[in-house]
Amino acid sequence: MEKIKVLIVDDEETITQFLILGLQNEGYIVESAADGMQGIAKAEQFEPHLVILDVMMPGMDGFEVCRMLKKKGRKLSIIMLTARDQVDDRIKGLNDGADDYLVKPFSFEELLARMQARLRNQFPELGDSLLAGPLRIDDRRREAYLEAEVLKLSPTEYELLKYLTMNQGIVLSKALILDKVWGYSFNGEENIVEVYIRSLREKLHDKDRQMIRTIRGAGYRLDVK
Amino acid sequence: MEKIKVLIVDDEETITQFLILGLQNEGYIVESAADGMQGIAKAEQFEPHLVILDVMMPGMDGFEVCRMLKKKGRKLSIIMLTARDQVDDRIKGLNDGADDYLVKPFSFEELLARMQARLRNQFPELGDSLLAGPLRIDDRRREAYLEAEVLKLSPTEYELLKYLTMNQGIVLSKALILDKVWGYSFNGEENIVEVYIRSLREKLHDKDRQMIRTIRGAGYRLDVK
DNA sequence: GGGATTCTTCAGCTATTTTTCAGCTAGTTG
DNA sequence: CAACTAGCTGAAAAATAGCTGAAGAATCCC
Repeated sequence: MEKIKVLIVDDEETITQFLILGLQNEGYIVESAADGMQGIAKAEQFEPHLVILDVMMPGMDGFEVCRMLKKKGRKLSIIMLTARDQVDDRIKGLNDGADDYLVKPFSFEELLARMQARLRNQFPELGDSLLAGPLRIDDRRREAYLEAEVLKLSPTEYELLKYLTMNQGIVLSKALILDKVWGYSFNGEENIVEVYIRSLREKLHDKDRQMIRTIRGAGYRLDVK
Repeated sequence: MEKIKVLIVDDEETITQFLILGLQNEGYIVESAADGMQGIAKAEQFEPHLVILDVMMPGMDGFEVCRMLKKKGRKLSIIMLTARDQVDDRIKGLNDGADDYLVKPFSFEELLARMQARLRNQFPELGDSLLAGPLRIDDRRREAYLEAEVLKLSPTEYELLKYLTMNQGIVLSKALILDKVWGYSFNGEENIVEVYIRSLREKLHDKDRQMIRTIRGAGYRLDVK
């Protein structure tokens, strides 16, 4: 699956930072800009699928940025962020081309849900099934296939394989995998990654480790022809 | 069954919110707009099957919106909402292309009934009976069939089966099921979903759980050949 | 009001999954 | 080639998700 690119345009460092971390953790490619001008420039070059746009910014405000982005004509979803006391009709009306808005403070889950709704609308081809050579992951069914075979995976095995698949060709350290798949709150040893990699290899009939490669001292890499 | 898309155009936040929740809960895909202009823009992009349209709105009023929507020529049902003292002849005559109207305040059940009537007219292929392999749900009669057998289901069992059927092939978490079938105000344990799944399995003669599958750590999925 | 049905809770059980661990293997380095 | 280290492995122990039967509560219908 092609990764989804998200651009954040907000002058508040705290929020931006929070969003970057959260969204990257969800597997999005994230870039940010601190004001409208910058945002437009970034968008030009980065070509995001979705823009998260603060209404209240110094210089060009969110509405203006929104109009300009939409004018470019590229397929693009925009979600506006606004403080409770700034919800004016322009937002409610979504007149300037925004697709949705969220009132601060919002929960991260709320944002994710809205984003997914938007993306499903605009880019139905994304998000559904993940491909990597003979491997396919259908996240809606929560099933993984090797060629035609349905893999029987435990929850953690599934998440791990999904993470590897999303990052095929890239070396992932055990520490990183632990973070992404087990979550930051896990405080066991890295050995558990080795244990799970083994069971994945078994289920992928990857005895000679051609598919999930061990990069000694660095981590693991999913290689598919 | 293809899901039915409903667009709500109303400037009253309370009503909109109420309708969104209620209709989503019924399995419709819902979007909303707060005024006429926005409504037309949303309709363009969202392509709803049915529009619920308030007559009294700032700016463009319901009649105008109605005419414009109908002019687009796409197959589309429109239900107008109006206050008791605004019921004028234009509405009664449904001259501008609206298909039905409701006087506020109205009961949610009333609205659902009208919607279903409209949808049956315009999209006979939708709305009537839900099919999933050997399963069929006739929502009008509120009956479920397995092949030729009529299933004797309790109200909750029926709703649960309907929700699973509408989302066949997709993993649904217990939390989500709880939300959609029991409603967000329910605050019991997720165990109740397990209990109901069991009784559905029993009534579907699904002892080996091929039909309603448990996806450990994720939820349940209705699989039919 | 009372009988029938339905809803909800609960605790024990089971099967699966997760985690740990100790010993082992195989690269790497000097 | 010896010493060292990273990663592998099999198995045991711990934890947990989901299943189940039953019982009490709530609701419906006559």
